Amino acid sequence: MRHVAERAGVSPKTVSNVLTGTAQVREPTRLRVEQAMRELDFVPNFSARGLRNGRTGVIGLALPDLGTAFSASITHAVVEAAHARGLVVQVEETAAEPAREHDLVTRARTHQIDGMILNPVRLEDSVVEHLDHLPPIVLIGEVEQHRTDRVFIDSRAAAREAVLHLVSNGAQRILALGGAEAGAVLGKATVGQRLQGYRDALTESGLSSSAALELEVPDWTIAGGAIGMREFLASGVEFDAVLAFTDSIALGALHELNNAGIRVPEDVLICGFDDVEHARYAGTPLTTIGFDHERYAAAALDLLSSRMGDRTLEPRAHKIPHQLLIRSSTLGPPAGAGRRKSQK
Amino acid sequence: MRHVAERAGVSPKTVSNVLTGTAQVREPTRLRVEQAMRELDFVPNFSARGLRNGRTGVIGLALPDLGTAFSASITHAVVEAAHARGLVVQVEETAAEPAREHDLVTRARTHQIDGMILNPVRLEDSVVEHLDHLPPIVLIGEVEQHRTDRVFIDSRAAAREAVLHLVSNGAQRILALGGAEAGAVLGKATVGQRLQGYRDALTESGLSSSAALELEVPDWTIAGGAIGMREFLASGVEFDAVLAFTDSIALGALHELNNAGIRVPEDVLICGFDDVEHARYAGTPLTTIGFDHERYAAAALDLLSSRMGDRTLEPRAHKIPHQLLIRSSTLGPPAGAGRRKSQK
DNA sequence: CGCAGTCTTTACAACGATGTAAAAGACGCA
DNA sequence: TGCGTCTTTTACATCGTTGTAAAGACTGCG
Repeated sequence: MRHVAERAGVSPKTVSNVLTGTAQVREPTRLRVEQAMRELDFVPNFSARGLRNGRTGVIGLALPDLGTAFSASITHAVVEAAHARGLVVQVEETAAEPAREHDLVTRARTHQIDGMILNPVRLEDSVVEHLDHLPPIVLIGEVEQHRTDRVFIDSRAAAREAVLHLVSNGAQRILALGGAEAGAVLGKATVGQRLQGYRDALTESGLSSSAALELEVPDWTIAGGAIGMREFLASGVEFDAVLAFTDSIALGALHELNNAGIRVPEDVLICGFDDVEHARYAGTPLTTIGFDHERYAAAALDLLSSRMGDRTLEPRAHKIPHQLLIRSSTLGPPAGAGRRKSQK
Repeated sequence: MRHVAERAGVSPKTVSNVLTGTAQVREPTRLRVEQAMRELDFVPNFSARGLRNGRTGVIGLALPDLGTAFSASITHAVVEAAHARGLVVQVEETAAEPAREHDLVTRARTHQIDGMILNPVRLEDSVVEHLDHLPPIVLIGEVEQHRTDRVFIDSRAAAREAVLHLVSNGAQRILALGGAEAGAVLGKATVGQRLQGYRDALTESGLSSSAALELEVPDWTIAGGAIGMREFLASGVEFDAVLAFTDSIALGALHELNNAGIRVPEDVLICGFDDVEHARYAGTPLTTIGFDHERYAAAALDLLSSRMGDRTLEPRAHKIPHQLLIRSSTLGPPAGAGRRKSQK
């Protein structure tokens, strides 16, 4: 910057002023400086700027697994929204090892992140507890807590709607595929919310819930969904519909059902969550809970930016509307599969 | 850091030494310092460190479209590999607007990126020309040039193998779906390579190539593939196989074929590229060109790290082996579709 | 006990930018 | 022209680290 200043015959501070618009700079001076910057192909050093004024222009985006379709969609949306606001995005992955949670907290501070968008799966507590030492955080996803800003869809209501839809199309024994919270209190995380909504709807429909119809999967990927479904089929439990907790899980399940010769939707209905691009184009297009990913990302960034401006704001919660997108995979009534069928 | 130093009764430089291991520090001193760091919950400021020694520990990853399945897989792999090397990843997206290319070059410098992994689609020239002013770059993908390090698969050979496979399973009129390079010289980018390999195989098999069987798609997404396929079907041109240039395109095409009542593989064979998770789990599991994404990412990071260590190295090229993964979608021989069928 | 040689620790300056406060310049009006 | 006022530009210090070089502490040996 010194060089630019010399070339333009001004002080470094004036160059800085031109750059940041902090102070008035007279037209001719400004032109000289801009000319000099162009000639020297000058770009400011953000490390130095960050050091001086504590802002780096970088935000973090932490997701459990960057490889999933949902992550890709969200990453895309966040990066776009961030660019629109002059910010740059650093990505982190949290699910691989539990130790990452703590890493994350540390890294967030060392790497001079101005703020962070976090999709916690098991992360809730450890983060919230360090909140004072962390940059501003916006949680995305259905974490029930009131100490940070958050953006979410009403997963419980959505799961309920989905299940009511399955029931109204003739399903009676619906598998919840994606997580059973063995004995734990429901309600805090995504899994809990969706499971709650699932149970709400069963109760409401006069159907009984059963632990045998709530199944965990190894991870929220297509492969994970397939494995979960395979295990469930091996158990022989009777069922006629599946509520998968993400589209990826649903697609894995769909594949496994096909493999087993069980037809969707003739034998079994299936419904997913998130409306990733793939869901619409699946072999059997997938009924799913959809919401506007761009809007989701934009809301997260708005909350984050405003909090970066003023850390004393009260925590806010922004609910994004969702809707049930009905496609071929739930055109019931289903004939059913599992023990009953084989016993017939 | 000063506070830590005071608390431990040493100079700031000693704290720094403990942190970086630059100089020997005696055991008792080191323990006192570490104790103090713990008590004060100290983390070093990377902006300052970056300012001082020009290294930020951040690398950039620039992909055309972060929303695709392939991007997700690569992002995942790169982030994992980067963490293993103590680096953090900043993501950029280049395809949205052409202007992004230039932005990217600028941002790479302002945001103090130590290095960059770049998957260029149209980006080749503008980047290479600024090479001296940029941080180290590793190109991923099949860009033919010899001024930067690169990691790639032999797309031309792979496309050739795929087409030979299609031919050996009975295909005669194979659609290349993903890009036609209208009049331009082939060979530089991914599209060119794959198209070349496609033509190589046709020639080798004694089949004629035809512009009517080389079709561009709006973008390399599932929706893009679907649109491309729909247009092609509307043209009525006879065909019995599809070589899609990515799995996403293939999945879109597959969907559109199903919609049109054309069966895969009974009527038309289809083969993709990249082996994303989804390909294996598609309605009709997709034959595709697969390669090890982890290895791909690791190779890119190895090249990048070594060049960050020594910018004078000769440009290197690292080829990752690929293999044709044969699944249901190419179990020929196909009956064919298009004009011939409808004219019958 | 003293000294060379080695190992630890320190003081200082610098990386590049910007906030603060003061200096210099421009302008209007008497 | 001269004075006060407002605008533009400048000097200086500082953000948190670390390289350099020099000072200080320790070791072993004669």
